[in-house]
Amino acid sequence: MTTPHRPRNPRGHGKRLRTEILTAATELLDTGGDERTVTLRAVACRVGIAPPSIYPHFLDQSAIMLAVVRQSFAELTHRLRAAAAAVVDPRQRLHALCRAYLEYAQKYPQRYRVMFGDLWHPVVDGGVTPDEVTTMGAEAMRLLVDSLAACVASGHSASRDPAVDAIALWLGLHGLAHQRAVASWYPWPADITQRVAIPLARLVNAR
Amino acid sequence: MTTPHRPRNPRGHGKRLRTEILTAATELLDTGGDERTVTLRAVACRVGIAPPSIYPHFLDQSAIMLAVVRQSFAELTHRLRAAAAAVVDPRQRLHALCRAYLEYAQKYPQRYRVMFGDLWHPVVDGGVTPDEVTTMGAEAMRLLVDSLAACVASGHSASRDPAVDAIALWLGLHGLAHQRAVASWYPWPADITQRVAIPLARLVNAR
DNA sequence: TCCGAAAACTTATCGGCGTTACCCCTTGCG
DNA sequence: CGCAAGGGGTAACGCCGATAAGTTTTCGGA
Repeated sequence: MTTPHRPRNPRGHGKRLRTEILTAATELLDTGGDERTVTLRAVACRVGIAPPSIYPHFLDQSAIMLAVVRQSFAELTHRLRAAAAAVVDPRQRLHALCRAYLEYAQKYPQRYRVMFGDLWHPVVDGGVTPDEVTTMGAEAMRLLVDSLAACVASGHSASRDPAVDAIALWLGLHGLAHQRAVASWYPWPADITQRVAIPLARLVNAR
Repeated sequence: MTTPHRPRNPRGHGKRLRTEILTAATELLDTGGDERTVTLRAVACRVGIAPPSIYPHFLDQSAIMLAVVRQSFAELTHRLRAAAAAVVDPRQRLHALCRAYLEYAQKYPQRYRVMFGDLWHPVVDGGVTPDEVTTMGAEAMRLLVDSLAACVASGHSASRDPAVDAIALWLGLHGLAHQRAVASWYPWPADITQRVAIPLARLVNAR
């Protein structure tokens, strides 16, 4: 480009550009309604560099998306942890977890879609291994299992196998979150969250 | 191309090529693990025509995918109808519906992902309108609502609002179907289907 | 029988994309 | 002041979707 160049980073801070690329990609993903808008050239343009200057920091374009996914998982986990820590009552804590999960998906629908979209599939290439994906969501799942187990212990849940029922509960939350991210225009019932979460968590004395 | 050309279609049967394009795109989607492999050129090559020869039949590449989605919805609905018609007992019928739904998603994971992936989003362009998407899944949802209502009538379900609970049930099925399509390697519990469907359908006397 | 218009399809081309190979300029240490 | 190495740019390749402009085949009507 003939446009004025951005100031070059000093010697030891080359990795500063990496985070700039990452945030630029995240912003592009959030604003553009499609992950196809997160093009390598668009990211480079937004950062203010030439397209090939990305390669010293990311192996290829999918590596950028993978980094976005990793970062998004970290933030989601952080939010879930914060939501769980703010409440002591087991039942309220489980509700808070579900609410935080769905709020994240609703606030960043594109990110959520990509988090649970592909990338999982390139099983063989230099992509991401199943183990790594499992690790990313492991702590979030643990929060859910623990919270459900606490509900069982306090008599709020009739679950006989919290570890498995937590997966079922998460699948319900995921179905709702994903579908709301994809079709936010659909007239979702107002109480759809409770309709999904309460039965799956096997909560008793629903209110 | 210099390769021998396929025989040209006779005068009135130009639309025969349309279905060939459609099946080629579907096959590419099923075999290639990524909808990005369903490239306009790859479809044309598989059919045996030049890339621009697709345009008389489809407005653009997304129109092909949309046609694949439409066809897939039709087939899914057909299977659900057949599954429901094969059973009379309300509870068994609901189970058959859920099973057929999940089997379809497991048999054609790529198609399922695309069906409930994007395309929904291009709200404004010549893409697909929310109304049309809703219409595609309308009959399938009706089957589910009717089946759940029948379970309520026969005392098998404790649902108080089958129309809403059917949505919740579908969300759970979708979460499971989608996640299994994306991460088939995950060690899903053997009885995960029941763990999701039975509570959401509010079935009593579970077995 | 033949002819010309329309249908069916091709070739050529454009701009954008991911990716690679290679070049330049600055930085900061000795 | 010299000069390696890091930080980033330029040029180019092949593939993609899409358009424009031909080229071949078909077939009803004279």
